[in-house]
Amino acid sequence: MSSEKRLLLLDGHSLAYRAFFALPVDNFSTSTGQPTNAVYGFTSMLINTLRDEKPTHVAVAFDVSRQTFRTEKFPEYKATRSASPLEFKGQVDLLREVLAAMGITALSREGYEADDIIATLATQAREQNFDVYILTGDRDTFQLVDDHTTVLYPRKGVSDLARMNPAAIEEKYGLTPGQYPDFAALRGDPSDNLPGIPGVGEKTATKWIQEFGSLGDLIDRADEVSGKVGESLRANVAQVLLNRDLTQLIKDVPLGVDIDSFDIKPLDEPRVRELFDSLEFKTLRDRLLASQPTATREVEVPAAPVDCVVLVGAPAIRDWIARHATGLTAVAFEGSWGRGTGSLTALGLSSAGGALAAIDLSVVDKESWSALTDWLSDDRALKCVHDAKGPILALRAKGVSLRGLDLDTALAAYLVAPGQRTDLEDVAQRLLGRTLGSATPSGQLELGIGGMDSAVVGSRAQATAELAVLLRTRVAESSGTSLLHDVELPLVTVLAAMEVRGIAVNCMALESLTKEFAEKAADAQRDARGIAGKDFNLGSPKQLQEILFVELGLPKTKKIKTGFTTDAEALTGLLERTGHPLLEAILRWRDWNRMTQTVDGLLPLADAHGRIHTTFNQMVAATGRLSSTDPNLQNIPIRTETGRRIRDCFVVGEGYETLLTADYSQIELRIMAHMSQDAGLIAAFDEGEDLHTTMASRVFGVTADSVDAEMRRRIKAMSYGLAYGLSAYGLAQQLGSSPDEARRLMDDYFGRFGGVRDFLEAAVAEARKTGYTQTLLGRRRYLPDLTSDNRQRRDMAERMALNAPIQGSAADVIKVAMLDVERGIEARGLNSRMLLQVHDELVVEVAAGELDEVRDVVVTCMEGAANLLVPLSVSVGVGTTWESAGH
DNA sequence: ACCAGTACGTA
DNA sequence: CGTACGTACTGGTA
Repeated sequence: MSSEKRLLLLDGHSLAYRAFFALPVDNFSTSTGQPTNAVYGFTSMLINTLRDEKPTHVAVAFDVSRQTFRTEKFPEYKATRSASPLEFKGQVDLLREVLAAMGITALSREGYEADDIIATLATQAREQNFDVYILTGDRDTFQLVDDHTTVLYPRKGVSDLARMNPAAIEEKYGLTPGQYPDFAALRGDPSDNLPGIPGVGEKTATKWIQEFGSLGDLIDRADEVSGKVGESLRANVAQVLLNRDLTQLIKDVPLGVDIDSFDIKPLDEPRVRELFDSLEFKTLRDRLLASQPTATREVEVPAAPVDCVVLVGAPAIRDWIARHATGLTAVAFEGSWGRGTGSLTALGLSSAGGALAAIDLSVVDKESWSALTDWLSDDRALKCVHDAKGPILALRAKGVSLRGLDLDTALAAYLVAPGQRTDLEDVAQRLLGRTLGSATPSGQLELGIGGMDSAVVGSRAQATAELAVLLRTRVAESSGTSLLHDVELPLVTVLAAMEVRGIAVNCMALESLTKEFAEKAADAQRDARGIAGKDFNLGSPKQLQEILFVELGLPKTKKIKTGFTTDAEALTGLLERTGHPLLEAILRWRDWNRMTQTVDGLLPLADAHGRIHTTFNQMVAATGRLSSTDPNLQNIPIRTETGRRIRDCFVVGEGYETLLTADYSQIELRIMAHMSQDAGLIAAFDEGEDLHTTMASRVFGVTADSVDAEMRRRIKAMSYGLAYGLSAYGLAQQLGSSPDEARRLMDDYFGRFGGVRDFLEAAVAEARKTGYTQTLLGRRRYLPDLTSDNRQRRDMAERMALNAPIQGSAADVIKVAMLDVERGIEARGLNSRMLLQVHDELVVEVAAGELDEVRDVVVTCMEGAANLLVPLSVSVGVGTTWESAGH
């Protein structure tokens, strides 16, 4: 029968140190480069133990310094331990922060080790009838074990704990816990730099203690031990006694604490969230919050923000708006959206003056709806919304336009900290230190069930209003006001419109492709299984490795975490070398299977009109690019013939004449020319002939006529590689040449275009100084890793630093172009419309008779989107399918 | 149900 | 040992 009072004691240093070596630091570091493996491992063990042992009280002991009474008695004590790595030391403070946030006492005393503190507390706790659990990586504590004291000792890694009770010690060492220090003294301890007895190991030490009962008796009767080991024992009695002295734990360290004060307290949830989020411990955070009661759970969702009124009926709505919605009003929309449409269930309003209101839209009458939408579509009534695109889609589905959108706090948060999450919960937590209630508690999404929670809706609107004030300042401080208001904010509406439009697909053609591709994939699968002589899963790299490298004994490919890679590049190389037919079948299966997947992913997403509506994400890419999801229409195949057949299924829609694609030629190189001001590169663009040929002729010192295809290819690879921060090795890989040769090419290249190298180096240097990179329009990307101690992380950050201004500026340019194209089409009253953006390309659906004018608008807007030292060049294609409109 | 790892499509 | 994304799948753990 276990006691009601259960005390858990942990040894902070020994556990953290163990975790530090058990968990690879590469996998456990924050995006800012702070190593967290030791904190993570310790915290994980702590949380698991809290869950498994359910202690009522808990405390953690730490060492203070190396200097203890033990080093006074024996200066060599632990002297061979190398200084703990820098990456570890910094984590101890983080660990203390974690404990503080969890309300757990951390103890340390000058002159004593954590073990002594634990021994003292364990002794006191036993006197007070606690059951004691000691979690430590130090075996000296085994001496404390008794019927009510258990040591939890990590066997390996951080998840497997051995429960050391008297029986377990007996089983493992054949000794009682009380005998353990005697045994340890005889054995010595290399990690503590305590020498043992030459010729005596664990076996002999155990035998002696068992035979003589204790170390004292053994030494008294040392004469009885015969042979070489007996001599050895007698010669080392002094050292053994010293060992014994040092191993003995002190049980009366003056602590002056009351064990009752170690009782487990409810978690301070906001504090835990903030700290764990900053450490990027998402799963650990959730595991902790799920397993431990929190103090703030109750107030997390305010019962009702004091004065949040629920508006029912048109008069109430009109009245509130007239009274309160006079300045910037924050609107929190609740509902769901995606694929170019959406629906609303409720909304919250927070006026500049602080008044709160909520409206339930699941039961709204016509009059109320128009009272509300009159205001929503009034462009003089200024609104602030957190992530407005979804609500815009939902309103659009009801024929309402959202106007007067003055600020989107999600966009603002993105510009201030790209790469961080931007959902309202996260931003409010980060910037306001506030935990919001979930907007959609599980089970509340079922159709027809209203159940608006005015408290939730009101507090979300309130948080948005507060964020608006704060983020305006933050954006201004980072010089992002113009980027936000002139580019990103108006782009929201444009993207929403593009999502609503969607792009038409030829469903019949897609259907026949999926059939054909699936058959080809099945053929390849049959071939592969036939050659392998068994049924295996071709999609499993694990099984494939087994067959290729073990069963068939093919040459090993490049090493990866799980063995050897089976990627297409490696398998192609293997096929060339060995000619093994299985490789051919696998590669063929991969190709057809992938194409099948692509088509199968598209088909179910076509709406009743055969149009597919993607979702453009404006706030995920750290460089400022857009991304596309559900489906991703920015990675539709184009490179292979089969891929182009898929592209051919994207067609002009009914009522329109043709598709038009317009893409920037070499936009990233042009931006490099502009930003670097390299005279040679600028001149090469002004030449107007084929760029890569011109550049090759400069680098190789020959006339353009004498540039052969290989020379052009090398220069092209070099140019594009530059923007990614490529190395001589990488370039060699790409070109299939030697690193020496690649190095020479780079030297020749920079000999001609030295300004480019200077610019790239300056970009990194500047970012190291300021902490961020900047694009043409002042978009920032923060790269704290530039000053990391870890070379791999630092190199990575450097490549990001030179790529971000280039990729990001290109994103700036096309975003401006999109705004201009949309406005240009609108201003001319044209019916044509922009459908897609693919980073450097726009796809437009052209209405009958508008082709020439639309082409002109698109080219003019794209070329005029930025005024660079080199012209922006746009090439246009026209056709009834995306494929035929391409070039 | 979730996560890491692998593979692969685009710019 | 070259940047930025999203998706599908496997196979392990919860």
